Amino acid sequence: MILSTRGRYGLKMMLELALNYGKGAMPLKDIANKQSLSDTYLEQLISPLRKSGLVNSTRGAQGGYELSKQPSEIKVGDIIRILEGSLAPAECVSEGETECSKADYCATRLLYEKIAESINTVIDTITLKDMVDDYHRLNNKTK
Amino acid sequence: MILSTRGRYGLKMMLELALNYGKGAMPLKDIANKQSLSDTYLEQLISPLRKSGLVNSTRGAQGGYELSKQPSEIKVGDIIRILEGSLAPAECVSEGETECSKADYCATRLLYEKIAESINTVIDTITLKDMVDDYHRLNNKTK
DNA sequence: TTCAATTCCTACCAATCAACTAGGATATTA
DNA sequence: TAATATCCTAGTTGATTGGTAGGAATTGAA
Repeated sequence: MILSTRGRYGLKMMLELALNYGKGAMPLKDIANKQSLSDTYLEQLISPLRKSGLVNSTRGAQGGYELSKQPSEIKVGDIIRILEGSLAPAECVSEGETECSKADYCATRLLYEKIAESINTVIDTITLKDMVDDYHRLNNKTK
Repeated sequence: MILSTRGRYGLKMMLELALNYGKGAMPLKDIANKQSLSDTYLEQLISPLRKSGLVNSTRGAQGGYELSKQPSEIKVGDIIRILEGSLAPAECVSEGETECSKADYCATRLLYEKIAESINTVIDTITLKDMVDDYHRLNNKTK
C-alpha cells in the first residue's frame, strides 16, 4: 500500500472540508463522525495541514476548520506530500535529497524518475474541486 | 519512499542478471559483491523470484542464478509486484481485494484508481532489456 | 461570568514491519 | 571429499503505524 492512513484519512478530511467550502468552519468531530474515524487521530493529521496553510482553524465554541483557499487551488499532491512525505519510489529521486554518486550511470534511477514523474503528474493535476465534482457525479445519479 | 529495499535490491539483482544473460549461471555472491549488498539478505529476495519462475537456479559448485527468459520478456512490474506486493495506493484498488462497499460513491477511490493506473502503465511498459540499454548508454558514453 | 465546545500540544503505547543476521541442510562439481 | 553454492527456517533490532490519554488555551453563548 503506497498511502498509509495518514494520507488516506487526510484526503477524506480535505474532501469533506471542500464539500463544506463557503459554509463556515466545520468542527473536527463532525468530520470524524461522517467518516467514522477517530477524532483524536484526525487531530494529529490536520495539524500539519494547518501549519502548511492549507486549512484555517477557529478555536472555541462554534469553531472548527475550513479550507484556506478554493478547492480548485488545492492539489491532492499538496495534501499527500504534507502527510506522507515524498511519494518518490526511492530516496535518490526524492525532492531535496542529495543525488547519489552513481546517478550518472545508474539505470535503476532512470526507472525511478519515470515512476516518480508519472505519479507527480497525476497528483498535481487533480484538485479538490475535481474530487468534489466526482463526488457529486457519483452520488447524485438520480437527479 | 514507495519502494523498500526489497524492490530496489531486487531490481538491481535482476538488472545484473540481465547484463549477464546468455553467459551462464551467476552466483549470488558475485551479484552481492558488485552491488555491495549483503548476500544473505539477497538470498531472501531471490527466493520468491525463483518460485515465481523469473529466474532459474543451479545448485552446487559453479552454480548460480540466471534469467529464465529474455530480458525483453521480463517487465519491471513483474519484479516489483513479486517483491513488494501490489503498488496500489490503497487497499480498495489493490488486485484481488474485495471492493469496499462505498466504491460507487467514493471519490477518493477514483483518485486511487488514477494513481494506480499511471504507476502500472510505467512499470508494465519498461522491461529489463530497456534497463540494460539504459545501462549501456549511461556507461559507454566515451565509446 | 461561567460553562460547554473546540482547537492545540505533548507524551505515551502496542503491534507490525523493515532490514537484516545466523545456522545449518542439501546438492553439485572438481 | 572438499569447496562451492543454493535452499530453508528462525531470530533480532530499530523504526514506523495507528492510534490513545490528558490536559491547557480559546471562544461563543446562556
